[in-house]
Amino acid sequence: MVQEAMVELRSQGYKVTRSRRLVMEVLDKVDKPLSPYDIQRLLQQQGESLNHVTIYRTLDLLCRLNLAHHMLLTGGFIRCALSHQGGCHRFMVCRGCGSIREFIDDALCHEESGITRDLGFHTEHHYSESLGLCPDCYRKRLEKDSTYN
Amino acid sequence: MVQEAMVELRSQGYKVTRSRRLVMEVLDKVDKPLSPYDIQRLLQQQGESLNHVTIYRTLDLLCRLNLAHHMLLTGGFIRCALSHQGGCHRFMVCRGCGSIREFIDDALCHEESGITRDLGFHTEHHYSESLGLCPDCYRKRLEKDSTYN
DNA sequence: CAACTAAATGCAACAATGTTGCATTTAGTT
DNA sequence: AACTAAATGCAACATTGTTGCATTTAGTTG
Repeated sequence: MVQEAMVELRSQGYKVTRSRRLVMEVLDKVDKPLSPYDIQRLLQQQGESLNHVTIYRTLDLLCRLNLAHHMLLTGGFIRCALSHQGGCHRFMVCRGCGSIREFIDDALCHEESGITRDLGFHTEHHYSESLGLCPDCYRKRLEKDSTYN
Repeated sequence: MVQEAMVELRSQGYKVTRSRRLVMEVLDKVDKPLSPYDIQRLLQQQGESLNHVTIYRTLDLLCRLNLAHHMLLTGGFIRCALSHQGGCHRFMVCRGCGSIREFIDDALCHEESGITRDLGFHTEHHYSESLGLCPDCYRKRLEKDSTYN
């Protein structure tokens, strides 16, 4: 994933630098939304040091190139996992472990566009976050319930 | 709207204060998401002064009572226009004028839950923002196009 | 209506997050 | 190896958000 991102960077005329590789590696390793300062702290823990300004500018660039996303419910950044049609972003956010999973559903986009169109609104993009429990956290929750209830 | 909100405050055991009325009046007047500091600046322009800490605490309370919402695409707060089933929030955000309109659609929630369930995820709430053009801005856009193209 | 009290507010001080301009360094090229 | 535009680091600053505590106030009671 990181390597592909670096190739994309170069093909768009941007330089492949230590900072960009490091930020992308962190996003790739952690499947939860990370703030710029989160990323700085994680890098420091592994002995790497990056100026926060650089991290901000790197994340801006990665988002412009659709290599990262800016999540809204949490405010953090994640790596982009899917390519998008028409800029429609849908995410599942686990309230147990904070992990994110991205999905695409054309039929759903179509239906939502239809509803807003009926209200006189001309929709261009959808952004949706579903909050709930991922399979792991749901299973843990069930086990816990069966133990203590 | 403001009066109803004040009644709700009192019925929940909270005091009706100048700060809470002022914040609610601003949210009611402006149909765009406002940050706490936006609200402070608007109030200052009309000769009213509120400490930013008070505004933060007031917005927290209004959101807890579902009298206001915290928007994600813009990060600002708006007044709550609809009562909600199961905490599902859907908004249309106009990229022309920034105005917000809230809507509810049970069928859509049901469909989105089904899709995430098929992916192993147990959805509890949906949060969705549709970005596009409101009727006014769409009409203006058409007029502009017909004039200059 | 005056006194009372818990709740709400303001203030100060601070912490965290973002932003900008400019000097220095570096990736990719010649 | 030298060159250059791009990228980074640094410093300084601006904005946003948080906490503890003293003061004020809304709503209640006598």
